[in-house]
Amino acid sequence: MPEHLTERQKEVLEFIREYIEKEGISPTVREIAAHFGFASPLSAQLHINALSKKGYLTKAPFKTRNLKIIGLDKTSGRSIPLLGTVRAGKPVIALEEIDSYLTVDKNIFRNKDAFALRVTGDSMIEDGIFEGDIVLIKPEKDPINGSIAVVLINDEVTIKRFYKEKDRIRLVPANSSLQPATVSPLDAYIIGKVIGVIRKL
Amino acid sequence: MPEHLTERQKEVLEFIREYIEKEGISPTVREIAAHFGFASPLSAQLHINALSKKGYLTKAPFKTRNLKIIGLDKTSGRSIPLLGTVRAGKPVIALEEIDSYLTVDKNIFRNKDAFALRVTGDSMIEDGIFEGDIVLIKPEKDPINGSIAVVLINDEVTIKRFYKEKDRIRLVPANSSLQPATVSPLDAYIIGKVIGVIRKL
DNA sequence: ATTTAACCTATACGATTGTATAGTTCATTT
DNA sequence: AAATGAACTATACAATCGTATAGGTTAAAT
Repeated sequence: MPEHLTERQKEVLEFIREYIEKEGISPTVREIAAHFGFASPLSAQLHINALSKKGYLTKAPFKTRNLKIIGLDKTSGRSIPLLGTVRAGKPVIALEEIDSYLTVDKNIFRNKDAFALRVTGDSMIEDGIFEGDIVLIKPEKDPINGSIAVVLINDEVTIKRFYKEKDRIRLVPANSSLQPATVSPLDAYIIGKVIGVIRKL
Repeated sequence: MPEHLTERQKEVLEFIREYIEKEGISPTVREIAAHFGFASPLSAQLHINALSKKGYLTKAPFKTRNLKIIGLDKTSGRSIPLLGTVRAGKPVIALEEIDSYLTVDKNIFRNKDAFALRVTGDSMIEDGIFEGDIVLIKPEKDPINGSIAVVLINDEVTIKRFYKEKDRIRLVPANSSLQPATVSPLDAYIIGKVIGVIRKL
């Protein structure tokens, strides 16, 4: 099925792949030429054309740094912000709060507006959410009863099971050594609902 | 710490982020200008300069399509195989076993040879590993004592805490309703060590 | 009232980059 | 012996693109 490549073409393809892996951007014909010691950019160009014709990469005419290697799947990842702090406010995420970004599989975590938080405390250990875990959160003002919610109380982030009662909100930890709390909706700023957990061991 | 951004700058930064996310390559000043309806590329350039000065992205002079958002590493995704079944054998992964691929953040899960498995059973619930979770596994024949290992016994995959004794292997579940087992090394094919957990809620 | 800052336009220069033309070398094929 | 194809050189052209110069508008600040 895969068309045959010459040794040189394999080398060039491999260089392009590594360059993209490392730099996050595709090399120019001259950069490729420089790497292989070619005196003419055309030398690199011809290899690119061959690789393109054989279906190993795509390019668009006259678009610079636009080589894309087939099969090198960049589309299944989604980059979501990992927040350092959380504050109440209209815009769900303030850019200043973003610590870094985290790549997740977007086939699993479909929500586009999701963001991530690092867990502190052990309030949810019985639900398998430990300190140091990263939780993925879907912004939501009105989570359904029983879901795990992220709530801001007195500028402090807590993760609890969420139950809406008549005029109160009941927050139940998944830790038998801790007590449920009942707060006024006025004191609780509901950030969202936990849709995923990522743990590194 | 993080410098303040104007509304417009946030919009531009967000557009650049989404463009990179979608195209896998950074936009040009003119593409940014076109998106916002700017008549002059300089309008976009000025925003870029401001964002760069405030530390939200980097760029190199005269290098085209070279905007890089700080913290957003397009190369941070890694595609690892998600196995449907596991069999003992020389090549750690047989292609037939691969159900699909899973993208993970390679800054968090650094192991290149890692693969993933869906958890069945509740042997590790007290370690926060539940049925339906996806565990990331680093292939390893000789995991250190106390680590969570994936072991094949009688063609069945089990996840347990691993302890090597004199001539036996002790497999301890993290579930007080289950009993530890001790097996002969001949009956146990050690697949690897659990290095991560991903759960979708 | 003047200044300042953020934001934008119009136009153009020059660097980068993809591409083309014309030719060379060398191993393999027919 | 002639032909072919892969690989490369030298040079140049043209599209793309980052950047610069010179100004305009508006709202907030001093």
